[in-house]
This record gives sequence, C-alpha cells and structure tokens, in this order.
Amino acid sequence: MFNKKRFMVTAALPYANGPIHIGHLSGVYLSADIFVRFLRMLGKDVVFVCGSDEHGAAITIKAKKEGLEPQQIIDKYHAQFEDTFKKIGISFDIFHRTSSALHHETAQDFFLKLYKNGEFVERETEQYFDEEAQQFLADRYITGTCPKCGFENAYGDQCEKCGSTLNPTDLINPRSTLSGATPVLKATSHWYLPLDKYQSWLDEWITTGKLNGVELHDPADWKAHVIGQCKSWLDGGLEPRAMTRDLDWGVDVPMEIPGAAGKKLYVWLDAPIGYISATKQWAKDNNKDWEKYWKNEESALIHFLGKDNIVFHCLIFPGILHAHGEYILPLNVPANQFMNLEGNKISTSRNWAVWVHEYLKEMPGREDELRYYLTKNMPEQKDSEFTWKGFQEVVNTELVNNLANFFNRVVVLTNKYYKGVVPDFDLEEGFYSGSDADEYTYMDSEIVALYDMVSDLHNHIMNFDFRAGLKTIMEISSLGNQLLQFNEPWKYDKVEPERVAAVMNFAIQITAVLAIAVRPFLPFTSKKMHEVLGMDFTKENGVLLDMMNSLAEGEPIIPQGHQINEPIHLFSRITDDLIEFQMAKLENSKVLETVETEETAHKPLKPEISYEEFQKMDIRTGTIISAEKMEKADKLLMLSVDLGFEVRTIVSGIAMHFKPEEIIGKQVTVLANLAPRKLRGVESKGMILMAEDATGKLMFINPDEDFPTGMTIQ
RNA sequence: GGCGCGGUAGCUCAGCUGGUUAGAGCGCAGGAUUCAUAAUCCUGAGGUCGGGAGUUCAAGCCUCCCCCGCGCUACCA
Repeated sequence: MFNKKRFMVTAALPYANGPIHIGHLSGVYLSADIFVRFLRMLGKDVVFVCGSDEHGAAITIKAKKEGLEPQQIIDKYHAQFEDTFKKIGISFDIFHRTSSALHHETAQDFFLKLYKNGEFVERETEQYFDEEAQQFLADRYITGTCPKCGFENAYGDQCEKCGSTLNPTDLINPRSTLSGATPVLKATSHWYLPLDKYQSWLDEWITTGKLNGVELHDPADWKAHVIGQCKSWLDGGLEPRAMTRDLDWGVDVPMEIPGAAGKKLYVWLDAPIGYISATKQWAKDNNKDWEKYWKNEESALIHFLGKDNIVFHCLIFPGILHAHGEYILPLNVPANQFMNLEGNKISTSRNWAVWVHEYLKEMPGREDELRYYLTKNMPEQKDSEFTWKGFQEVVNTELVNNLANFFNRVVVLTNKYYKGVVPDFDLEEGFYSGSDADEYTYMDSEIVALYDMVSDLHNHIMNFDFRAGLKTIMEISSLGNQLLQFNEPWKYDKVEPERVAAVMNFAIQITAVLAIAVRPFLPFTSKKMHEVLGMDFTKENGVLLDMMNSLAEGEPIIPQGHQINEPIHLFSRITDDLIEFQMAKLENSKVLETVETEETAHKPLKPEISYEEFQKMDIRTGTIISAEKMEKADKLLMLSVDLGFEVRTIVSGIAMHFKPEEIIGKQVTVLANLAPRKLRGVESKGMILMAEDATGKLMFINPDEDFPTGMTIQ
C-alpha cells in the first residue's frame, strides 16, 4: 500500500472559536505530524495541509458576545493556532484558512460542478424564521429550554449543559437570539447530497476497499473502530444531507444558481474543501501542481482526525469527492479516539483542559516532553488518559533517566577517553551485546541488529501505530544503557582499551541512530542531539532512508575520527511544584465552573404572560396508582394517575430519577388539559409537574398534606 | 432500546489468522555498580485475562447471555 508515489496528508481543521488543547494534539496533530515527518525522512513526496475552519454561526455569536466582528475573532484564533502549532513543532507545509478568497472560490467552483452534474436534490423544509429580523435562523441563533435536562439556554443544535444533540424544533419555548422574538416555521429550500444513492458503492468501498470492483485499499489496514462506526451508519441507511444553510457567515452559494441569495455552504462542503484550497495555495507558493496530489491514483490521501469526525471523512466527504468525479478517495482514515484529563472528559465550555498555548508559557522549553507523553498515551484504539502525575513520572523515568542519561553517558565518556573523537577500533574486537550480557559479539552484527529495530520502528509508523514506534525507540535507548552496563568501559578503559574502543564506537552509533530516529517524535531534542554529535540537522528529506541503508550494509553512521561536542542535558527533571501548580490550576477551573452553574441556576424569567393565558392551564392534584418502565426507552415511565374523575395514562421522562415501585401512591400535580401526545406508541394525556435543582435532580410537586385527588390548583 | 469500540498485573498498556509455564514499562522488594541529572543494570513478588455458559484435543483470542466504560442513534414535553 505504500508503493504510492506521493502523499496528501490532512489534519482536521480546528474551529476558530477556542484554543488548541492536548486532546486535539494527541488525537490529530501529533499523529499526523509524526507520520508526515517519517515520510519526509524516507524521501517521500508529501504535502501536509491544515488550516482554520472559520465559518458558521458559533463564530458570529461569539463575536457578538464579545462585542467584536467575526473577522476579529477568526483573526485572533487563526494567529493563535499558527503560533501554537509552530511552537509545539507541528510541521504543516501550509496552515491555511477558510476565510481566504482562494477558499471561497474553490468551494464555490466545487459546489457549482456538483450542481451542474445534477448531483443535488433540492428540498424544501420548514426552518425557524425571525420575523422581526426578517431572516432564517441558524441552529445556533435559536435558544430555548432543553427537552432533556430542562436547561433554559440550550442552543438549537446542542445543549451545553447536558451535552445532548438537538434539533431546533426540539426546544421548548424557542427564542431568536437576534431579536428575542419567538421564531416561526417557514419554508426554505436547500440543496441536498443524496447519500442514499451512494449507499451501495460506499458500502462496498468501506467493507471491501473496492470501488466498482477495483481494489483501492485493504480494509484490514483500517482501524476497527473506524470501519465499525461507518458500518453502523451504513446499516442504518444513509439519508440525504443538506449542503447549504441559511447562514450569514460563510461561503456564498454561487450566484448563478437560482435561489442562491442568502444561502451559504454548510460545513460539510466548506471545511473539507479547505484541505483542497490549502493545497492549492501551497502549490501556488511553491510552484507545484496541486492536482497531482488530489486527482492522481498514484497519490495516497490520508486524513487524520478525531473519532467525532469519522463519518464525515469516511462517508460524506468521499461521497462529495466521488460525486465531483475527478478526485481520489482516501487511502486510510486513521482516526483516534479521545483523550481524557484526570478522569474527566476534556471540555472547552467547562474549561476542563490543558491549553497548549498556556502549557508553552508555563513549561518553557518542554515541548518534546509534552509530545512524548501525548504520543505515549495516544488514544489510538480506545480513549486514553492524561494525568499530570503520569506526565511527571514518564518524563522523569523515560526521558531523563533513560534517554537523556544514556546520551549523556556516551558523550561524557567519549570526551573523557578520546577528547570527543570517535575512536578507531579493530573490527575483530568483540564485546558483550547490549541485548544479552552473556553473548559475545562484534560490531557488524550489532549494527545489523540495530537495523532490525529501526525497521520495526518503520513498520509501526506505517501501520499508524505511533505508540509502538515510540516504544521501539525507548528499547534502543535501553539497549544502549545495557551495552554500557555489561561492558563497563569505566572499569576496563585502562586494562582493555581495544575492547572499550569498540564498545564506545558502537555506543556512539546508537546515539546517532537515536538522534535521527527520534526526530519525528521529538524534533527539538533531535536537533540538540545532532548538535552535540556534530551531525547536520538541516536536511530532513531522506535521512532515515540513508541511515537504514547504511545500517543494512553494516556500516556506521558516524565515522571514526569524527569530533563530537561537549555534553548537554537533553531533558531535566520535572519537580513536584510544577505538577502541583498545574493540578491546582485544574482544581480552580472546577471551582469556577460551579460558580458559573450557580449563576446560571438563577434562570432568566420567561416572557410575561397574561392572566388569561395562565387561566388556560388546568392543573390538578392526582395520585400515581401504577408505574412501569416503558419498553425500549431509557428515560420514560408509563404512569396511571388518578385524577378523581378519571384515571389517565401519562408518560413521563423521569425513569433516570425514580424507580417505578417507589413512586406508586405518590401524590402529584398534573397539567391536565395539555394536548395528548404519542410517545413510543403510547398516548400520554397530560404532564406531571416537577421541580428541578441546579444539578438536574428532579422532585415531585405535591400538596404538603394528604389532599383529595382531582382538586384544582390556581 | 439499537449499533459500534473497549473492559488483560497496584497504574498505563502489548498480546498476530485459538496452541506449550499470559507479556512490557512504571511502581514495589532484594542485589550489583558508579561513566551518568541519587541516573544505570540484574533478580524477584504480583493476574481465576469484566462475570457466566458453550464450541474445541486446546480459548485472553470463537459463539451465546449478563455487567461496566466511551461514542453514535432512538425515545425526550
């Protein structure tokens, strides 16, 4: 599969409304960066693109909240992204942005082509419309009460309190954020991509790797959870997806299309085409041909992203690319899962995160330490965990004690015994192998053994198994420590100088191999190692390939007679106070969060209503006479409630809070004249009134003494 | 409720198409060593592989049921 001529590598575009955190890094950008650096070091032709995703309602809302223009928001985050990625060593060939003219043009051309191909289905739907502001409302512009948790300021697409995904029509008491008015449903038409029509070829492509019988990739190379999630969607049947929206901040639907006025491209067509426009810009800047990378079968397209983006990149975007007709499909989509932080999910809105730009300031010069720990704990197959204690321990034991220590030992001894000159030695001179204290061995066979380890490393990376690759590197470093330990140069340097020269020469070769092999993972450290060893760091292209070729021939990496420099410490120990500072900072964000929930606990009053409107409600006391769990519904209980004059069936969403048996006989308050509604096939007549506290806990509202059922409440 | 991915030593995780006494790193205990940032090296203790049943000469790996975590999805007044 890696016989491809060139590689097109993308990393998911970060959304320009918040900073980058460690989850983004370990999930997307680090794996992509390591992979790309490896390809370059193998001499491959590769382009690595990314950019800011700068459109959508969330950005305009944030701008409004902060009293800024959307442009100011995206400029701020775009600059911050560039800075953060650069400082942590993510080596994009270009970091572009979707607000650029080139992107708008590219996305519009793409849309137009699909339109002309007749791929779209135009559909009319009912969307919320603000009559005062005279415009359709994006999901984010509608707030209302969350039907799941009762939070009053949920957005039309998501409730930020309970995290559930919503439709605007799910909201109770919807309000327009623009004018505060209650929006009305109004017909609007949009262009849909008929994924249902692509179902059969997408299914074949995902499950067999073949398109029209031609094998494009081997599904065995794809991660299980990626294929699993795609199959889950395919089995459920794909549905047409809207490619446009009534937005005001985004790429215009091309004017030549009738009905385009006021419509923008939706994120499905906007963001991923950002990969293409980024490549175009890169080609322009570097005098290259972008189309070779996207439209040629000898190119491999690889998408790096988090698991939230799997379906998008494995079904929708391929659907778009294929519908266009000229583009290749991704060869692999090595999506990662999520990284948790100290036992909890990382959450931007709850400020439960380690922000990379803050880390860079608070832990200056420790970029590679973060890269190392995030790679070691990369959520490759399942969710993983970041803890500050773990970070400290791993840095101190593996980077300081193992890698930096070995490097230091070799450099110090070389300076001490040979004034920093790589010693000459007799190839016939044997020594104890680093892999086995009892095995007497020789330089050439040890070099080949080293080649095998580097070869393992190479294979792991090509399988997107970065954790295993990193582990292999540490094994090489351990091998170095063992080599010194078994041969004890400090003991024999006067007694058996010939043997010590052979050992030290080989130890220096190991440091050289490490200096190169570590480069994709720890670029800053690699540079330091190159400098101390007097190796040239400027060239990246092909250096790993060259090294592997030398090793395979049994040849050393650094020739005898080469002068190395004075030792430096590659890493320093992370002290307890640094960790305590970070832990305390996290604890503080927890406190801040509870303060915020308390504030939001004072929910804003709903709009005033008239006495007549109140009078319309018929509220009665009642008694629950039976209760049972609804089949196939987690949250619903089916209740029989005695209202005195009749017994009603009421379905209530309280199953998460109460067990059926414990509420039988309970007195309750019922809104009795609510229009009936069918829930999971059962008609519910009325609603049980509940009180809710700030934590979402529910409590029945009932008379404080026994009171006859069926009494009215006014 | 449905679907997907996971549940392996105290912690973080490996275990290929089922095959001998289930592995690594950290931590822990004992020992060796001093070139090195009290680093290194060796040895050892520690697991009914989420629970139960089944298929098989043989199961951590296959089948079925159940429990737990994460995600998607349904229900949500």
